[in-house]
Amino acid sequence: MNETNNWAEALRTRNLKATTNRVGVLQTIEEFDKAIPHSKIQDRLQKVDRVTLYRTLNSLIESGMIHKVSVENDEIFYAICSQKCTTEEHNHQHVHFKCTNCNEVSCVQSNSIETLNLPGYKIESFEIQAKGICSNCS
Amino acid sequence: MNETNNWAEALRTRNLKATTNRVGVLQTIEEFDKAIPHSKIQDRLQKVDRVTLYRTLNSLIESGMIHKVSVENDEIFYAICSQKCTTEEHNHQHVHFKCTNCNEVSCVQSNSIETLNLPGYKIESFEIQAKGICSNCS
DNA sequence: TTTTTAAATGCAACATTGTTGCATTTAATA
DNA sequence: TATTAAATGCAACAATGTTGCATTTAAAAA
Repeated sequence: MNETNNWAEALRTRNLKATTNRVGVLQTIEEFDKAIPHSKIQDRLQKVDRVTLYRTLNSLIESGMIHKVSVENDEIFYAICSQKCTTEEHNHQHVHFKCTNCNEVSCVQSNSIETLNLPGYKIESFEIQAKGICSNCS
Repeated sequence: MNETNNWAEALRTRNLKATTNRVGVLQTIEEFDKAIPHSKIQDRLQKVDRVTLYRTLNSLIESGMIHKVSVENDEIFYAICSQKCTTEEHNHQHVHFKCTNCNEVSCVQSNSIETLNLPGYKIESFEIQAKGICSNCS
């Protein structure tokens, strides 16, 4: 989230040029309050070249400004990073939830996520993907 | 797991014809004790048509004999269902773990998985994907 | 403000992954 | 052994993602 909506500033902070495309992509993702599918970003930014969109999304992920959300084998979704993610590490403490009714995908904060423990395994990161009925639909 | 390795019988039980291709796919997945990437199944069964492999994998998933394992945006992996999965429902109580050292993906049983709870959301199923160092590599 | 320059972009071409239709083959049943 | 519905293989297509390269643009220097 970026209260002042000054994505240009946020981009420069991370040593990325504040181009029209990048700001447009960030605004598009932000406006959609759920996680937004790749195709929907492209639909809303038809002037942006397909290849450029791929490269833009990758650089924003790399810089820790957005993250991918994949649930099942669906299309890939994207969401703004609400935590302090960096180039070095994305660190999300939320569940990626897909509603089987409205098909929307969202990042849901959970205070019940504690660390995962698998004897013999050294866990660096983990992610929870859930399916069910979202609060809007139930 | 199928002790007698009689996959033909298991297929007929589920009203699937016990074809050479299907038995071959099941054996290939079983032999690889980790989850096996799609491309590796194809490599080992070069005589099987590409399209047939896709359709075979789908029917085996549909029948509850195997399940997909996807971690991050990698290639899709497959594993034999060790639980009593059915056409109606796959029901796995394990973590999908990807080792960042050897890149192998495995299904790891965990007794620490309890139900996930998100206030306002009705959770039908959830899956945990973890990354780190596996027991072999550490 | 203008010039410089490295990063970002757009385009064409390619690569990979997954799907559909249809004629042929095969496993299971009669 | 004959029958038949399911499974297969092939060709063609569709969707998704990548690479190389010439052009444009944002940011910094002059």
